[in-house]
Amino acid sequence: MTGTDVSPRRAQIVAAAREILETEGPDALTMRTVAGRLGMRAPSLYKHVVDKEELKALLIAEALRGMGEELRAATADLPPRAPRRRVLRAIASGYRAWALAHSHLYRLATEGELPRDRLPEGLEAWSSEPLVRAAGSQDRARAAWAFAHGMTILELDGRFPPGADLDRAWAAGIDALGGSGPRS
Amino acid sequence: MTGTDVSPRRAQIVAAAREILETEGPDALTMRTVAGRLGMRAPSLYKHVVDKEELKALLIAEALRGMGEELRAATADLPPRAPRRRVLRAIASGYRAWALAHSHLYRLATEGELPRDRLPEGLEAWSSEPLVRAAGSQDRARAAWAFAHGMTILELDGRFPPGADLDRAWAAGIDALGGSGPRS
DNA sequence: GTTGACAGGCTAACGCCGTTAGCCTAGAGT
DNA sequence: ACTCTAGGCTAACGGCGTTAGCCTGTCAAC
Repeated sequence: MTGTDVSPRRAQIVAAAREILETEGPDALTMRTVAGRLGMRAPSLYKHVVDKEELKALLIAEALRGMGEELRAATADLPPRAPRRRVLRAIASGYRAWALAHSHLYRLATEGELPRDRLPEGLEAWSSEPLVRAAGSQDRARAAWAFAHGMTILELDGRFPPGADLDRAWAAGIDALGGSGPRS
Repeated sequence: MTGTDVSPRRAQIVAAAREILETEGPDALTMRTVAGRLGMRAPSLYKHVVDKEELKALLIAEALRGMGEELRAATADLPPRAPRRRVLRAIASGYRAWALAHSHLYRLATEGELPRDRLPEGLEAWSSEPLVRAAGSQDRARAAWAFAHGMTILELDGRFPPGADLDRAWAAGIDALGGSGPRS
């Protein structure tokens, strides 16, 4: 009833959709191609999924889980009281790496409004928790998030000049945002 | 031959498209609705515009011009040697204000890849020039741009929590990024 | 003054999309 | 044995961008 995954057919559908999206891009993600990959016809999908928006919401949930895991992995082997700047650097590089490795999924999960009512409760917060903890204050967390997302999406969309050294732009932003937090 | 505007009919089409996009959103922007607003049928548009992508490129050009003007206006009445932080604050507030006032146009112009070959030469650079000049270094300019775009698009997409005080998040980012530039 | 080109409208239609209606069949439950 | 249902199917709808092909009014050239 709620958006959980239990049915195996549903899981197959999500897996097929994810593979199509990741390898062929969003234009290729149609109900017909997803069905085709499973050897069936588009209308049959509607026995398992209420509409395409739900399918996308399931993919967004996968993306949020993936990002959350990546950010945790990136900070896992840091010393417990590592300086903020170092934590932020680790998080930023995990964030960027995941996004570049799953660009279509990243775009799907970050552009447009989030279908929050179709996402597992708490997932969104869980996914961004490492960044929020590292930032030092709520305002800084939001600023850091905006910076990271901005850098990432502009890179994915090819907005920076061809030869731009993005590592340095990342470093400039992180060093600025990581400087000696105020309170909290 | 090149994407210039001279024909009056073209200008009408762009104006109609802009009005539809700004008032009814991207889903309403179809070749049929644009034509309808001018009392004609969709196929006739193709006598004036090569395809919908070109029409979108013309709207993106309008957006870039609008943003460029806004950023210049925002910094126009600043003292000539104002401190960087102050200039950045002015630019940020102009940037955000324009985006909120023209949200659909802003989204169109910033998401996905830029159709650079269909844009007037130099417009992209002209549009972002005020920010680049204010940032102090190329890396900081890119970081600041990413931050501003991130804040803006996340706000437009309703990604921040409902009651979030975004003024403070903006301030946190600007203060961090505007702090005592290194070289250049 | 006739003619011919052409700019700029039109209708019909194509192939794609998401989606609905309605049918059929295999297998499980009683 | 009978029934119910899960899960497939085809046909079709309306909307999208777009193309082909037609027609008419204007206007320059002879």
